[in-house]
Amino acid sequence: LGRATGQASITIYDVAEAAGVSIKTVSRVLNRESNVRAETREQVLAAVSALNYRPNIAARSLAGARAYLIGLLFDNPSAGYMSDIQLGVTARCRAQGYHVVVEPLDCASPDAAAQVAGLLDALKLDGLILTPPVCDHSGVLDLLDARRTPYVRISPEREPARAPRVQVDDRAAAFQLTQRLLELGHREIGFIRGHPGHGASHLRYAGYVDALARQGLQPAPERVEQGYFTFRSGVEAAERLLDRPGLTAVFASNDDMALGAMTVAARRGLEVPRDLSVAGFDDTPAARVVWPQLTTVRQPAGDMAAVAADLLIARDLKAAGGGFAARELDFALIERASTGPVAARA
Amino acid sequence: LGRATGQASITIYDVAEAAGVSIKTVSRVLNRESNVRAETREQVLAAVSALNYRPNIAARSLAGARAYLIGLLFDNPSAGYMSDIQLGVTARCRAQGYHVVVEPLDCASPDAAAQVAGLLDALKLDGLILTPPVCDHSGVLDLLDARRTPYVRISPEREPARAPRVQVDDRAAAFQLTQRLLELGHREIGFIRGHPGHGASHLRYAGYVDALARQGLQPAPERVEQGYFTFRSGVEAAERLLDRPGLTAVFASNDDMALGAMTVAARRGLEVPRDLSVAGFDDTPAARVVWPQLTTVRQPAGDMAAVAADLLIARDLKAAGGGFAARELDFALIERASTGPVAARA
DNA sequence: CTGAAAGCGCTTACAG
DNA sequence: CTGAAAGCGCTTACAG
Repeated sequence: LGRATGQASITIYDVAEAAGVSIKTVSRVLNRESNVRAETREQVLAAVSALNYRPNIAARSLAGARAYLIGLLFDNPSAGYMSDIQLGVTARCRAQGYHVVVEPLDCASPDAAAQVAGLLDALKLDGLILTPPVCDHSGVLDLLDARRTPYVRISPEREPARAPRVQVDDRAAAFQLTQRLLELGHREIGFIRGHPGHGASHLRYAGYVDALARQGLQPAPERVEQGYFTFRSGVEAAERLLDRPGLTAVFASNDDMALGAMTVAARRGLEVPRDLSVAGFDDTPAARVVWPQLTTVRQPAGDMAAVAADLLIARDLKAAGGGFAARELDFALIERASTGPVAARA
Repeated sequence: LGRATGQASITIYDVAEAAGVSIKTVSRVLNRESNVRAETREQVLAAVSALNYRPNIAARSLAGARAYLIGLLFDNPSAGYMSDIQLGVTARCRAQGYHVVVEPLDCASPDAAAQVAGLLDALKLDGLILTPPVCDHSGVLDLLDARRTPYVRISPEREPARAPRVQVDDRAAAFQLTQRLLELGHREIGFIRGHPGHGASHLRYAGYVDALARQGLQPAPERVEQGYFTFRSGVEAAERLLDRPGLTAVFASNDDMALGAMTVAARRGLEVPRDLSVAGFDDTPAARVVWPQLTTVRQPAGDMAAVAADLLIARDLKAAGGGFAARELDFALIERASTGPVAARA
């Protein structure tokens, strides 16, 4: 019951009375409007902190243009990824007096967009943050555009220029990781693709191809298998890759699939990285849990989420030169024990 | 901007006009109050669905006793566990027209309670759900009690009778898992304790002791090591356990530590489960990611969270016989490949 | 630079 | 069984 029970909660009227001004002046100070005498401002601020006043969000939402509430939409989260995202969003929101409403969504459901509509009808939000794969759900995007609801997409794959976004250069990251494997002497590098039409699957594959090309190599069809970002699909793709001789490394488009590949290697009596190097993408917590620990790419998920929140709060959704705001953050290659030189093979 | 922009949002006045009644009557129908003629109710409901009306939560929160908002407090979540919890809470809330505000908390921070106070001041909530270890943070509990804010604790360890709670019988679960190891012929079963004074550490240890006692055994000091629920602490505890000869099984108080134990076994050339059986607790996603897959105990985290939401929404916080509401859900023993008969050893 | 009035969209308490 | 009035705690226009 929050402020309803217990001590009567203090309102803007209490602050106004304590400061000897009208509620409008208190409101001005709180919202950092101009045209308040410095002295008046001080009095109000003193009263605010003396009374430990905190504006009621519901009242603000009802009366004004801001709701102090940000929605976070996600589906089928890699738990570790979503945890990072949430921490990033909430930390930034807290600093700005905002709060976060989470809404899991089933992208496969025919009424995913209707669910979002229900959310928007019930709750005024200052904006939404969409994580993969929700950020590529055209029904949801259409709805948000139609309602002119501000939103920021994190790591969108399709139509990136359609709306504000925060991302990492997936292609460059996959390029660098592949290049590192090449430096280690690997030439027969298997690749497990991510879910087609979701996530950064195509970009990561393109980065792999780029790196091979730079070495004068072409991706051999028998070295590339389709996966779906799940552990199981990684197992299955790795089985197919390892059925063919000569493979010395596997680069999976995410960690879960890389862990699947490590499992297959173990089953077949292959020691990682002596007999097979394995690399992933995402740096999920599980990457450090397996043995040997997984070489991977870290996306700054929390930072990306914080930047998305910033854009929404600042209403900074347009780019300077036209189009939508776009922010690109740095990734990091995390080289652990699951990769090694090909020369070390028996 | 939600309803602020785009088409002017429809309000209770629109519905009242369409149904030919007053807004008070619409409100009655929406809130399932009594004293509405069946025919009138039908008219209102027809207007509601024709207009696709959804009551504004901010207005309801401001005017009434309910906020249609539930807060979820957590700290240092095992990502997989928190993901299950969130899915459980949000699914139930959505069905009831509620929404979920998430607030990560740093329990170690001196102003954890102040952060919660800030949340309560800004946002009217119908109640809070506290997950471990927040559910055992006395400063936060004191604050909530002082403000008479409804809350439900999930798997509390300390002072369980202090407030409403939802839990699993940790002691019985640890008992059953230990008993299963005994059935497999193990007699030298190492135990890695959980973080002292947090989680269900003591209950799980008690279950282990119970099962040994029933077999006429006592826990040997050299078979019990302290851990802290982290992967690393599991590694360290397992190193100490395996330095002593004769061990045939390790039961870790959670999965992360069990994975640490498996890592140590791998390093030492011990094959699981042939040379060493390993069991965990929680059934985190990582339990299925390792090879061999981990035997563990599944807590129905999502169900527990859903039940907690139910209690809050129904305001069903008192037990029939006095005291607070308490719900105990069933756990499940998940026997996978990381445990096996001791007889199979070389 | 400051304030009085109106209103956001509901529910509450009170009449009838 | 139904409704008119007041009010929740703010912000928005508008005056001065």
